[in-house]
Amino acid sequence: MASNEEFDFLSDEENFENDWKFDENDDISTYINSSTTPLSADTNKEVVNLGKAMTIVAENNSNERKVSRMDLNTTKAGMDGLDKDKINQIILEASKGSKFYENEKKREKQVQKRIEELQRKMASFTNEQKVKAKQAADKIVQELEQGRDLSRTIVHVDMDAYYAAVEMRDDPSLKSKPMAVGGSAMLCTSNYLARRYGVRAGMPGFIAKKLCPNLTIVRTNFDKYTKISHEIREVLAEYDRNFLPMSLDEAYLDITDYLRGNEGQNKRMGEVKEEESKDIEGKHDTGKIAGVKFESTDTQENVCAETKENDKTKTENAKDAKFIVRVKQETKLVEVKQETSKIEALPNHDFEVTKQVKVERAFDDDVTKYKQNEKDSEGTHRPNRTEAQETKGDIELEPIPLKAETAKHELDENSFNQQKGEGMITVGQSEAQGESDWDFGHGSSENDTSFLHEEPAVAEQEMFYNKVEEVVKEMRRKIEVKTQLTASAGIAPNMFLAKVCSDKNKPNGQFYLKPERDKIMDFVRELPLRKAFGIGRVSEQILTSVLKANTCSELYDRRHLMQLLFTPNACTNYLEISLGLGSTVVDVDRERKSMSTETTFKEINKPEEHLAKCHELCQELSESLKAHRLTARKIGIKLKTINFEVKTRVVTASFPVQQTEELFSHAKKLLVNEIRSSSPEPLRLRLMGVRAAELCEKGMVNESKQPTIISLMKKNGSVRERSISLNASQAAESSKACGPEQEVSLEHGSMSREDEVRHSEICSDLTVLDDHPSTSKEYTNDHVPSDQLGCHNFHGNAKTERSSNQAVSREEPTTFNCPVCGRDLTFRSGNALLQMNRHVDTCLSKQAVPGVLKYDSGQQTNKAKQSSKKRKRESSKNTNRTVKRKPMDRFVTKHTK
DNA sequence: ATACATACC
DNA sequence: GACTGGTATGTAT
Repeated sequence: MASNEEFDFLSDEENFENDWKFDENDDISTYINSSTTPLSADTNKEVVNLGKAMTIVAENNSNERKVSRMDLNTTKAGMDGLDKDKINQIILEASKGSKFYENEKKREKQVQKRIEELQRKMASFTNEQKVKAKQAADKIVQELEQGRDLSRTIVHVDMDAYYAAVEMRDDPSLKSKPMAVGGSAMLCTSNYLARRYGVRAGMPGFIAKKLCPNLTIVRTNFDKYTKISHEIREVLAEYDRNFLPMSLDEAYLDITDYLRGNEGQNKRMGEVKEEESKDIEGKHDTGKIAGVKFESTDTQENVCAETKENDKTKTENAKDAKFIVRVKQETKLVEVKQETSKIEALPNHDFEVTKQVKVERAFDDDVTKYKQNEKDSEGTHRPNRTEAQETKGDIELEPIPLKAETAKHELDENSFNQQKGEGMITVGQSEAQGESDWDFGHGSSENDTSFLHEEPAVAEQEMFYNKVEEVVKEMRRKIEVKTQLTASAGIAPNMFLAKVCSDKNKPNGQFYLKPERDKIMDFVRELPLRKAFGIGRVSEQILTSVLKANTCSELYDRRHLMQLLFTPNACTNYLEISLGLGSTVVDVDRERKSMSTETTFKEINKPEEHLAKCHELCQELSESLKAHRLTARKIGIKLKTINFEVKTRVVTASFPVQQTEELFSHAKKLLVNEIRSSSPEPLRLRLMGVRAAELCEKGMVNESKQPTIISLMKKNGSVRERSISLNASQAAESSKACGPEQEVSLEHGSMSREDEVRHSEICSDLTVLDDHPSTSKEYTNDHVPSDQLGCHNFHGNAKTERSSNQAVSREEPTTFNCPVCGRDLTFRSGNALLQMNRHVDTCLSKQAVPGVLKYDSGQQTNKAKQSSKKRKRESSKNTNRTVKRKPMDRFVTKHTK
């Protein structure tokens, strides 16, 4: 069991890691290699005893083998002794020749191409360019360094093998078996026994079975995980009521305030809840607007919830000139202190206050907290602060103080200039030198120790550190007592580091990276880049193969090259990573930007089935939109062919939509367009998705946006004309299509007069588009040869051979097979194509999908019924549809910026 | 602005 | 014999 422990410690939890193949946590004692030599092309012999796999190795040595995106990631310590290659071979065997694998190869080639381009580009740099680039990079580094904030204590809590742990807790017999949780298509997580076979989260079941034939697969029970997750969150909330859940088993907390005096906070919880629920408007004392944080220690959770509820308010108010405070340069935490009716830009600060903010309530705590901050960083951390700025009455914007490090910076440049003099600036150069200038600030006490407290404070600081550890231990213990499940935690001054730390002593452990720059730099020095948030397998590959950088320090050493190769955004991000910088703002109230549904299915290649599926998805999406009271101005579809090629298409609607039929009307056209484009081949899909973006709150649409739309439409002669040109049956048709959902769509019961007007305008508009696809720019297939538009329109069913436009426009009768109604139709006039398209479009709009099934065989109908039943089952099983999405509501990719 | 790619859980 | 789903964001065109 010793080996068990040894490897368990590495285990990453149920991330839905797409790249499980490369994960360093393939801690498979079963496949431990007696030799620690990493298997490479010339060590293939080691695989001989795997029999079948060996064949593949041999075979793949020629060219198959070079799918490096399928290679294992060997960057992490503790990997010695694992034969990841054996696992890889089995996986390779299982997927070899599959469409998935072929697609992976294709993508690999694309990445390879990108890499080659970058390499070429890099070879062309002159020394002069590099010198300049380095200066630019150093300037950014200086700015970043100045913004370094070590004042927060961020905790990342991560449950150990969460789903698997839950299942084992509830069925102890599973503890002794290799087990995974998930479906046959995809596993969510696995227990430690299974991991020893290489069975991991994100792995399809059939491959897992090959790796571990005895594997028990337990079906997911999200209800249970969700319920337990709530219990866990109750504990977390005691430490930070504004904590940020990332998923059911993972969350970030900012326990800074808790550490400063938890009694106060707990006491406040009750009071605030009552008060706050009454009036939302007046209590925006906390929130983050345009990069400025209005912070008040005591109402975080509630205000956060409100802000969420009021996302719209924020946006809207921006329009009304209510709160706009722009922080120049980059996002920094700015504290707004105390009640006031205005914000002023203070001289010599990086702020531009363009609008005024009104905060109606005063919180003494703000002041208290502020003073605490002040004390913490006295003389160093906030050097710009003056007494005058503390004056009550006006909100003060306090930038995170800049740490003066110019001298250091120049030193750095000098060392570079020396290199330049030798004309030796190349990739790998600094490696050759053996001396990295990465931790340029390291050891320079003038910078670093000044951050910390003076001598007398040392003991106090130790106490503080102990307290931090104890608090987090207590938190984990509470979780365990409550749920019988263990959690691991990482504690650090920012989210990036906290996340890495939580992995360090997993399972059931914690790691505290103390808020000292030296310690951070040491910690980060050998950190594999892949660990950094935002660096996935592709970026890693680029960084290793182009920049020859595997760790943060190596990345830092190549900063001049980065500067020349990558976009400013990417560079800044990479620099932050290499300096161990990350977001210090556990930011909960982010607006949702999109909402989508997608499903994978057995091949669908018939247009009517495509449309039926699309309609289903629109319905689902519509429900979600309604549940969140959102409407969308952008509607998109996502298609994945049976070859795993993904296509996305979007349209911008003329007005925000929410109803199934509205969504469908847009999605349908996008879809039909793709069906046409793929002709004469049928569109063979394995996945379809519908997405809504540019969301706005429903209420707003009716009140503010709607009149605009109507007036716009009224002004627009062509729209008007076409609307009018609808014949009676079409009009009836369209209002029928839109009709069924009217009531649901309106929050306050029956339609208002305005709504009715709008509604019929909508329907008309949509129908017009339906009926005249060639007059609507969005849906016209200008780029497609017109023979495709016509006969190819629907998988080459035209019975008359033609090869050009001219042929089509002749008087020859042309016969089409309509893919929707299935009838053969013959057109004689010159515009047979147009007629056919019209027919199909009309056919489609008539069907509005419930009707689609009428045209299908009984078999098809049953299938559709089954699938709808299945969906219902699933949604009743997962009563947590909204709950399931909730963590995602708060999903934050924030990484400073 | 749209499409595609990458990333995260 | 056949590799998820939801969301965000960056990059290229």
